[in-house]
Amino acid sequence: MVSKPAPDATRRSEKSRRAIYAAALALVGEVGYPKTTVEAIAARAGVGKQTIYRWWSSKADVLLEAFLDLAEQAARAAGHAPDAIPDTGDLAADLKAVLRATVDELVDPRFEVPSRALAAEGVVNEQLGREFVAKLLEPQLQLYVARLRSAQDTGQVRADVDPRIALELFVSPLAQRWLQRTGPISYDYTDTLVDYALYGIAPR
Amino acid sequence: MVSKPAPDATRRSEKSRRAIYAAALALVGEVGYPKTTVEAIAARAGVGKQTIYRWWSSKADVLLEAFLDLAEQAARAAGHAPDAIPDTGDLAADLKAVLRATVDELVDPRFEVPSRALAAEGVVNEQLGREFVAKLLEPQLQLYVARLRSAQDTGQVRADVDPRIALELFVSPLAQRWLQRTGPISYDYTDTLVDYALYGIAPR
Amino acid sequence: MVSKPAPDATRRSEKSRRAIYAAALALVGEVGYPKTTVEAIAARAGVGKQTIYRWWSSKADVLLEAFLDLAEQAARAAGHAPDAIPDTGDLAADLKAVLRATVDELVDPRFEVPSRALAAEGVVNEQLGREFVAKLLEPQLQLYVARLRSAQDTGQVRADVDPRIALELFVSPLAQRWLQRTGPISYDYTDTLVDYALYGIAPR
Amino acid sequence: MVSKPAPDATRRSEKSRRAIYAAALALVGEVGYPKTTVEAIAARAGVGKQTIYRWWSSKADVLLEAFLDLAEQAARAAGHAPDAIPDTGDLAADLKAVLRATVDELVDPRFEVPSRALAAEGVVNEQLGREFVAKLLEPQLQLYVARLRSAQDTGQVRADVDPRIALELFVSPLAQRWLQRTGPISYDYTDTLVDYALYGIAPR
DNA sequence: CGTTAAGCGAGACGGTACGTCCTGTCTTCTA
DNA sequence: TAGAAGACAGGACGTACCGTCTCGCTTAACG
Repeated sequence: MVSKPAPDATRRSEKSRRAIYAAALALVGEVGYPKTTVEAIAARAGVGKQTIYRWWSSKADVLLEAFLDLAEQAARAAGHAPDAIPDTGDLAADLKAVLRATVDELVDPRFEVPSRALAAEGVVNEQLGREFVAKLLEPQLQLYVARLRSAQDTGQVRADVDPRIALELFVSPLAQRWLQRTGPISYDYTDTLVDYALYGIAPR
Repeated sequence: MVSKPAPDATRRSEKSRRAIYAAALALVGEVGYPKTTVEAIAARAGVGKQTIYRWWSSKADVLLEAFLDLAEQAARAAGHAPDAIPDTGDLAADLKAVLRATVDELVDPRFEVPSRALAAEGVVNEQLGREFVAKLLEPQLQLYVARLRSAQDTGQVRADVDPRIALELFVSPLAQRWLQRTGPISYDYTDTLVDYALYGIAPR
Repeated sequence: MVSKPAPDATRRSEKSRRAIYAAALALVGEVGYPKTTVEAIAARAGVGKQTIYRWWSSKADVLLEAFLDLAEQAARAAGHAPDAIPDTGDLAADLKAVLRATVDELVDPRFEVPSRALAAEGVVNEQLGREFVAKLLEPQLQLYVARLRSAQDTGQVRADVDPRIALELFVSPLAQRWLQRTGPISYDYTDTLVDYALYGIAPR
Repeated sequence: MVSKPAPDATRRSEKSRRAIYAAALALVGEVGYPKTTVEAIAARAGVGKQTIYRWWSSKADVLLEAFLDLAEQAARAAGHAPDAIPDTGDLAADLKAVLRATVDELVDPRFEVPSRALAAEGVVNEQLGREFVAKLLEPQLQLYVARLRSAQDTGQVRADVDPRIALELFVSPLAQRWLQRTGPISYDYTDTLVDYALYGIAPR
């Protein structure tokens, strides 16, 4: 089987790449993911369609990279230490603070529309879903893992607890409410999640 | 504003409706949601396209109703008491049992493809998403609320706990792992979730 | 082979028939023949579609009968002696007078649109074309045959001339200019046709 | 007013154009004009529908150009001197010969179906009708004008006769009999027309 | 320093599906 | 039991995009 020769990445047009990212994010924000078409991205970016198909395999792929790029830029802008979880020694307070910041971000429309679009596509498109998780979600979750490990060292979390599972007690409920709109999102809500997760719902 | 005259529902063809449901579910199972087209549903159901557009507004809408119908039939077949949560007095055991059953269901391809498709569409399409939650998800969640209330009566759960939030501690993590493939799903995993949720991750 | 039982014409609704004729003529006049649909005729006439399909075989058929009815009414209104050709003894004058009247009629939009539509359909649809000719065109032409026969009796036309062919010398050019727009139509033009036809174009 | 940008004609696919002409003519011949659909032409030509709509505005338009192309090819095949009218000095004989050839052509089904279809469409669709006349009919008629002018020079036709009108005396009757089926077509018939037209129907 | 081979903007192409419209049949309810 | 109403299977319409494919044009890197 003959595969088409891979394009020469060294000659790739940086200008086009940036224009495509910008056009893709703008269009998804304006008309939504399903109505965003490759043709429209190309037209808006002032780019031939082939230039898109040469470097990406699909609309979802373009958007994923555009979003990764956006996240990276935002991180860089925030001073190179992106979303590290504070470690004041008070686990409950630290988690509540981070979750409140996450609530704010989830509501920011600059991020909401494209990330919702990517999440939706990832639900149905396994390959993209896995990439989305690996490149965006999991790195974030690992920050919680690190913070929980630190808490285990100070005795605030039991040593036999699996941090990768434990973090889902407060992260997943928030994620589901946002993704599936199963309920409202607020500081109170995330604070409550942290309390329940730390101390359980059974009588102490 | 002029709206097209609503069709007369009393004259609707029951046979066509059933054929459309069957065709839609079959196609989504076979080729996936994005490649399922209204045209193909109509052809497979032996129905004119207009008959679909007369009663539904979109492919997603057809599939939602088809899936609701499927769930209802399944419930009826299961003897009119669909997915009630057992109440043996042992909350932890009851929850673990139900979650293990849920794990089995989530892996059953008969349900997996269409519900994944609907969930994905619901993420991006608010109107459909809300209907999906209201008609399918929330009723299920209310069963947990009821079981947790009963546990509060017997003192197995603290009285000041909000059951609607509490249930998310073990339901949402499972949901997210399934939807977004953020991790593997197993009986061990759900058992662990229940333990963590009941007793917290902090030292007791 | 079983044919569907012919409907009972005695119970036919006169009111519906008239309403259908009126609606068909009005629509053809307003939106043209190709955009006139059976559905629109039925809606405009306040009639079920089946009532049209019960009594006519096609849109063309409806329009043909509607037009015949219109012509008949017009004739009746004109005093029962519709379009007889005058016989003053002066053949040239008589023909010129009739052709001038025909010119006026061809330009009257009340007749123009539907008759143009019927003529067009007749070109392509042999069955309808023959009916159109037999019921509308040929009766008119026979009036010319009669007048030319009378002229043969008075010696104004040679006895060896075939009147059915002779009339085409002045009728067909006018018909073609109107139908196919191969040239302008005027009194001068028809007068000239009569002169050429009577005396030929060769030197006398 | 915004108009869609005109397509770039220099990049047009010659192969597709030819295939579309062939498919259109074949289909019209096989199933008749009304049952010929753009979809079927595209399928038969192995072409996307858009390729048809990009270059033509309607089915009628396609067929008109296909027919013009056919006529042109036929003319070229016939040795570049297509349908010139002979000039032997004997006007009557020349006209009879040409009309006999026309009779043969009108009966040839290769030409009959498409030209009948075009003529019909032209009756009802003014824009197309005018183009049909200008590009196909009138050029043919001008050949008669030329021949009649030559006859005026030799004194076989009176100098005061308008040749453009005179030719209709024998051409239009034939056209009408063919188009509207108002009568049979034969060599005898066309011979008679020429005689009547030249010498008139009045006694000499 | 001209050649050459890639990437590029542009957009025509063969296709697929869209959502609308109409056909001619069939069914239900009304007068 | 004819007729008004309109749902139905079917199928064409004209549009929008898909992903592929040429076109010239620009722009490096190489010979």
